Amino acid sequence: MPELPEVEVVRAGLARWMTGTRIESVDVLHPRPVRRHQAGAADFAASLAGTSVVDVVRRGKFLWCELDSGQALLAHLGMSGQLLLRSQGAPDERHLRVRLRLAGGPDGAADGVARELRFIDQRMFGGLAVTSLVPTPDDLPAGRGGTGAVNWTSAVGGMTRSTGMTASSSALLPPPVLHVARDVLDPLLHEKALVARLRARHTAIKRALLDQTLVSGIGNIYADEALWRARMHGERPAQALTRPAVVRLLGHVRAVMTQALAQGGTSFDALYVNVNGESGYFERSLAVYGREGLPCRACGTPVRREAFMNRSSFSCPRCQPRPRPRRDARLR
DNA sequence: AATTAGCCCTGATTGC
DNA sequence: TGCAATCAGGGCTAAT
Repeated sequence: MPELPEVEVVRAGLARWMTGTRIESVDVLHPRPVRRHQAGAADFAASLAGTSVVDVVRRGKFLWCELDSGQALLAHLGMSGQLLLRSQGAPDERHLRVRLRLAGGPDGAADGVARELRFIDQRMFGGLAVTSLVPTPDDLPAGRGGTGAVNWTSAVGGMTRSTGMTASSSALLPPPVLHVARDVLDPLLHEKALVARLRARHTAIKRALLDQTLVSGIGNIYADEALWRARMHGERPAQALTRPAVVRLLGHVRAVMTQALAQGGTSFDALYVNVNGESGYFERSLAVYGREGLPCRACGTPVRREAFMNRSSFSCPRCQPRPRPRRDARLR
């Protein structure tokens, strides 16, 4: 399941091989993955034909190609989405949904072989769309811009781009991404404000970590891994956590994602945009996720699995004790 | 306004 | 053997 590290690996691969290419033609093989493109599949294809990729940018789990038309090709991998660069004529993958035929390319790719960018998605929670790009003042929720706590120059940009980790001149986002907060690897993340917002939530800390409007890029896997490293149960009320505890937790989120990113960066095929969110190298490094009944890597206690929002949470019963039921603070 | 439940999807696996 | 239930889960929408 692609979370921040996996999406960043894809973004980097696309930036390397897509920048400077022209999209010649587009086949939409299944309507669902382009459902977010309001004008329909035909318009989706027509909007892309003839445009060239200027840059590839990411925010949280969204990524997009900036096009010379001024628009963006927005992508989300959902649960099972992949973006693969293939040679034209290579056999279609089983769940191939969208095909983009490419021409041209960066230096080093000019071997005369025509390529395609393929969107493959079994479950089709992900998708593609062509959108506008709109300026955004900062990463605060809509209507709360300009509080003075964050100045313009430090607030603008913050998407991960192929040219570096920050944007200087253009702080342009696709409208569907406007509500997405920065991630823990973003140098422009306002960490102090994030800690305050997390601690203000009337919910469990794991739910807060998964809320993309607070901090982006974290999914079920890395939430569980970071909580284990912090020796903290995900049901702990966010409000009851001390400031240092939240800072430590975010440090663990950052550390586990950095390690995963480093391992995901080992690509075996230069033209394969590695989207192995499910079978990446990092899987062997997981401490608790998917390891029900297996020994905790810290203390040996069998890993526990609990229901959580119609899915699962994995934790160590000993390292991460469940919080005691707490009387409502207002009643005391 | 903030928070939460339900829905969307398909294929592999499990249960009867 | 065959069919149905279960699970995977990010993001969006509706409900509270």
